[in-house]
This record gives sequence, structure tokens and C-alpha cells, in this order.
Amino acid sequence: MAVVLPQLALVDCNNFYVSCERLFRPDLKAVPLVVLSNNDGCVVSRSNEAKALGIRMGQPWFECKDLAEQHGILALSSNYALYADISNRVMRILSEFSPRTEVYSIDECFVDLSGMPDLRAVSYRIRETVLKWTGMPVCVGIGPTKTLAKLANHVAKKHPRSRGVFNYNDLSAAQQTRLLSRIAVDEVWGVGRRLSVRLAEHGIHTVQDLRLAHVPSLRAGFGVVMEKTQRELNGLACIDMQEVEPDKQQIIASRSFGSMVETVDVLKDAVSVFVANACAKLRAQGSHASVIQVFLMTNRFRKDLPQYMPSLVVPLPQPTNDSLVVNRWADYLVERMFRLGYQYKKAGVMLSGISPQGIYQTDWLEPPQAVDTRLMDALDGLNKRYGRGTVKVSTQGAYQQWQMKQENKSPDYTTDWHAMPVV
DNA sequence: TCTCCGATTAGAC
DNA sequence: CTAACGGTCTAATCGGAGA
Repeated sequence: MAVVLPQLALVDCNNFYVSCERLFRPDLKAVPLVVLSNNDGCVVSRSNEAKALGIRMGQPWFECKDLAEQHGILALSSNYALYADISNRVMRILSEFSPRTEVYSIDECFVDLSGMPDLRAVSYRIRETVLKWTGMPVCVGIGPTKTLAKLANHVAKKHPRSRGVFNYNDLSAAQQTRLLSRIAVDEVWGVGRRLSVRLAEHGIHTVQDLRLAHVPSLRAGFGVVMEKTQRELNGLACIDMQEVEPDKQQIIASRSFGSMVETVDVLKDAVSVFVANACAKLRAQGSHASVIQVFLMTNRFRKDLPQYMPSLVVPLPQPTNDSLVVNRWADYLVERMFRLGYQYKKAGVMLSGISPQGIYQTDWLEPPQAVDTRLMDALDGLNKRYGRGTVKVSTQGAYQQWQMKQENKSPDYTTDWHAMPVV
């Protein structure tokens, strides 16, 4: 029986957030451009021009201000509603190319092309279709495993001669060795900054070094994950496609504040917004949670100020996804943790112990009370129909002080009629 | 000694 | 004018508590 070589493609959007912004602002095509994280804190997406000027991924924006002024680098606040919408359009197009796809992140998708003839042609068709229908430039990397597909994508991005497509399966064994010997090990999926330093101490510098490393030592020194990565680099698939997105096991809603907060009322207000967001996510996946955690944080970068980072957990007797119930607990926890005299910079809510709604851990002594979901159903319905924030819980967002800084956000081009550019 | 659990670490994007 | 550094998520591993 003929064995079909698996052919996995990783399709990755180029400079995704920046490219999204440029879709509606063609005048920004030649301008060095970056998109900032929430609160306009760090650079999270860079145009090629910005990369060339030395702006690093994740760099705090205030560190770039001088350079930005010198070279006219434009910084936009992030507009996640826009990015999510463009992402959905791209993913829908990709799903036309294969019955098996996995949306890996907002800008990446694995596409199983196994058994298809002429993958080069298919890949170029993917690029052209996505570009024509959405305006989004993408690169395609193909390999027999996810890890190699990712690496192939990296090659496609890095070498203009590839014209955005690279197929690892086209290489001879000798070519594979030559290629992998020229790629630093930290380009491998799953090998970050810390691990690459430790790998170097073991003489492992390139992808080829990792591929050939002594298996028992690697396992002993770096654990199962690294061993899987090594096998994947050798063409043995260890990481399966996840075609259906699993339910979240943990939901976190947190945010840094636009300015320091010192009063308990403002903290409670912020936390009520986080509760509302976290519970909405929980209901959207049809789950309920049995553990609620709330945390407060001062600004860890301000060494001159006293630090306080309390966190409290409550196990609930009965799981819930009701924003009002959760908010009562959250309020109580904030009250318990709050201490006067600190400048709070961040807070958050974490929901865990998550299981599908309707599954209750039965209590022998006390049968669960009937759960009334009508209020939350109505709230979700209204917020869906008339926009997020139409119906709120508690004071939810009444205070301006903690709201995040977004000084240069683009309009919601695709989700708000009023933002539609006038032609 | 074994198991469980929470906290910590590392990674991705 | 000055200060200004993200948010969510998973899996593995570690170390202590309790059985």
C-alpha cells in the first residue's frame, strides 16, 4: 500500500494588524507603521519599514518615541474588532481549500493539503485568492508535520525569492540538512528565548543540531515537549490537527488601567467590567465555572512605589455563569483585598473549574437548585443585537479613570456603518 | 512513598 | 509637562501536604 506523505500547510498573514489597518488606509502603504498593544503600551505589529528601522517586537512604545519622530513612524492603537473580522474572512476562504483546517491563531491557519497534486500551484492560488478577496498578504509553508510547516513558513517569509511559498517536502535529504543548518534553533516552534540559551549550553545552536541531538539526553534535560519537537523536525507527526476548537479551561479578563487607581469604588467598577466580559465568554461556550479568582496589581515597573499584588480565590458551592452572581463574589473579594495607600495599575478576574453547562457535580445532601438563565440570556441577546455594552451589570464602566489609553485608534470600518469611508 | 494540587515556568501570538 | 512596559491561553514541571 502506498503511504501518502502528509502535506500540512501553514498559512500566516504578513504583519497582520498592520496589514489590516492598511486595507482601509492605502495612504499608509509606504509609511513605517506599527500597531500598539492595549493601553498603547508595546509594539505588537510592525510594517517591514518599521522592522528595518530597528523597532523590536514587544518593545515599549515610549522607548521608540525618538526613533519614531526621526523617521515619521506612525503608531496606531489596536482595533481588535477590526482584526477579528478580517481574520474570520481569511479563515473562511482558507476552509474552501481543504476539509481539514485548524485556526491556530488570529492570523495563522493550518491547512491539510495531503493527497493533493501540485501543491505549489495550490499554494499560489491560496495567496492570490486571499489577497484578491480580502486584501490580506499571506505566506504559505508546507511540511510533513506542523513544526516543519511552521519552519517552512518562516523560510517563505524570509526569502523574497520564494514569492511567499515554500515546500519542505520538495527538498532532498541533503538540501534539508543544508537548510536546517543555516537556521537558528530559536526559530523552531516551541523553542523560545530561555530554551535556546539552555540548548546552546548543550552545543545545540541550529535546527539541524536539535534534529540530530542525542535523544535520551535531550529528554532528560528538556522534557517531553522538546522530544516531541525533535521528532516533528524529523518528519514524525506528534502534534495533531485540532479541527474543532476545544472549550476553554480557564477564562481571564484583565486590563492595565489608563492611569493609577487608588480607590475601592473605581477598582470595583473595573472588576465588574472584567466579570461581565469573562462571564459572557463563559456563556458563549456554554459552560459554567466553579472557581472565581480576582487579583489586583500595583505597577511593577515603578520600583519607587510600594508594591502589592494580592489575589483571592473562591470555590463556589454551585457552578455558575451568571454575571450578577459572579460580580457579588468579585465585589466581596475586592473589598477584602483592598488596602489604602497603594496605586493600583491592573486588576483582573479569572474563572476556572469550567465544565459544560448542565453538568453539575451532584451533591448528596443538597440537590442543586433550579438555575434561572433567563436574565443572562436576555442580556446576551440585547448586547448581541444592539452592541456590546447595551445592557450592563452594576456600575460597569461608569468611571473613566481606569479606562485604557487608546490615543490613535482607527474607526471600526467593518463593524460600524458610521465608520464606512465616504467615497 | 505515592498522589494530588497549587504555583511556577515557558511558550505562542 | 511628565511618565510612559499587553492580554489570554495551554501544558509541563516542581515542591509541599496529606494519605
